[in-house]
Amino acid sequence: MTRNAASVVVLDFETTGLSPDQGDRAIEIGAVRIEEGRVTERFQSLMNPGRRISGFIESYTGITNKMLARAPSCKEVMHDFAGFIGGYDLVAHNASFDKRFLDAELQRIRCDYRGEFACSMLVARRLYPDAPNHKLETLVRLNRIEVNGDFHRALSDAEMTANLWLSMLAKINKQFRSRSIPFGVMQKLAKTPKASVETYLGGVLKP
DNA sequence: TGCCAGGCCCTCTTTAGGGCCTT
Repeated sequence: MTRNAASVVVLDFETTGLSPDQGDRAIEIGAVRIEEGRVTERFQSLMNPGRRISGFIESYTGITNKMLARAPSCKEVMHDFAGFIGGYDLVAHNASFDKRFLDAELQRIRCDYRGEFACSMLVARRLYPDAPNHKLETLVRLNRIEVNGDFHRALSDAEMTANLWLSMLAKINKQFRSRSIPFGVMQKLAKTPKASVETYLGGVLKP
């Protein structure tokens, strides 16, 4: 069975910093499940990392130490989230960042997942090479995607990343007259040299 | 107290350096 790029879980973490290897932890997870191009389920939870977060992270995310003091533990939330992921493939904006935190948090509770990651940022760099930059907010505004909620909160960012992802799939489908795109094609597209993008997609997507 | 990462990608490249993205 070829997995479809339009049936995935799109996720976003807010964290205490940039590197789980340096001891940083997740403080919020937001995710949407897309099936056949439609959002069918949402998941959102704060999680208590067991320590205070910096003033920078409080102002960057709007998540406060007070909010986290009342939140369930990372262990509890990540266990539920592993169930939400199920066997779906995963998408995130700058996926290498979210993958590191997903792997680190699931390893702590001895949990695993089967799906593979694709990166909306790497795909966007190929589809919109002339965009001013490839930050999530810029790409959302460029594509006139509805902004629902605050940037830098997990569920809002996951929802907007999901809409960006669907918008990129629609752009490819329109240009190459394809009906669906295998997940593996999006993974390979993210690593295709910019000059070869049209040749690659034209060769692999037959109408 | 102070400081911290990593993968991708471009170029004045490959015996390297630095910007972009994510928090």
